[in-house]
Amino acid sequence: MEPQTKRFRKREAILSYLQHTDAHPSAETVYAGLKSTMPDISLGTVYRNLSLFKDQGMIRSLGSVKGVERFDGNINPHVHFICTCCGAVKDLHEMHIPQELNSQAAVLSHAKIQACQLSFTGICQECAENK
Amino acid sequence: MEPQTKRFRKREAILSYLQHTDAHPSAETVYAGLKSTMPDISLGTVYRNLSLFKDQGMIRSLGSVKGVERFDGNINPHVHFICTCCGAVKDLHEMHIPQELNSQAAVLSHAKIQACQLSFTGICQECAENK
DNA sequence: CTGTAAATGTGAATTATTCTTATTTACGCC
DNA sequence: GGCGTAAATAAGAATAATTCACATTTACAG
Repeated sequence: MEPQTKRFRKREAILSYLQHTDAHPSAETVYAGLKSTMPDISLGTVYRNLSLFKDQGMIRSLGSVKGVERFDGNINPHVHFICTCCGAVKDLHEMHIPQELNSQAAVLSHAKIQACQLSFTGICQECAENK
Repeated sequence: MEPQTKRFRKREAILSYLQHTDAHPSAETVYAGLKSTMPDISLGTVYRNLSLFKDQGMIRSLGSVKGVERFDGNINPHVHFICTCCGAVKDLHEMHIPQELNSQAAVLSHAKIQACQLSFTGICQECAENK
């Protein structure tokens, strides 16, 4: 059961954490979440590996929300709602981005398109009630 | 011709700068661009007023590109292409976001939607050639 | 002229992120 | 087992974007 090597334990834990949450956490949040079971993990390791996974295309960045970068372990294209008040990010899995947009964008931008992101910003129900 | 007051001169200049460019500049870029005609403008003023305009809905933020926030003086909804290599942002005015998506998002997210953003990321032609 | 409130300049403070360096770890080889 | 090597990590320093605090300037009313 135990992996025979501990070399990538932190690295794997970071990826696994991201893939098992839909909270779209920041580096700091990943760090805090792993700290309870891995007290000796360091924030640098989290940043380093998030950056690595991002370069490898294993995770995606949502860009910054309120100044801090947020990550998504789900690389299937999907739509996001972002609350500008509390910073919560929710998946809108039921919405779909028309597929032809990608090729249309490639033609219009004269560029090699790597990704497409559709997101809505606003005030979530909770924040609206607590105002 | 000359405005009878100088009180809002910097503030107006910042807004005007944004509204007359399609370069989607950062705070630093706005500052550098205005510095030539307004040598005594300060970076703090640029940040302060960009934040003010953003809150008032007179400009929009595209979020961070390569770690720095970018602004758009054109608040009509439109699609962006962002080069992950050089950070250039181009408008894709020919593309349109289906209008019904907004209300669909409101229903699915149980939230009050304020804005919608569709952007494509990739490598622009110039960067592809210079590699 | 004087009081005021808004707008600004300045530089310090904050904060997210990256970098540097020393340490630890796994693992192959002798 | 002991040793060498290279990858992964921890720790904290360094960097860079952004915000903050406060003194100064400005416009304008009285």
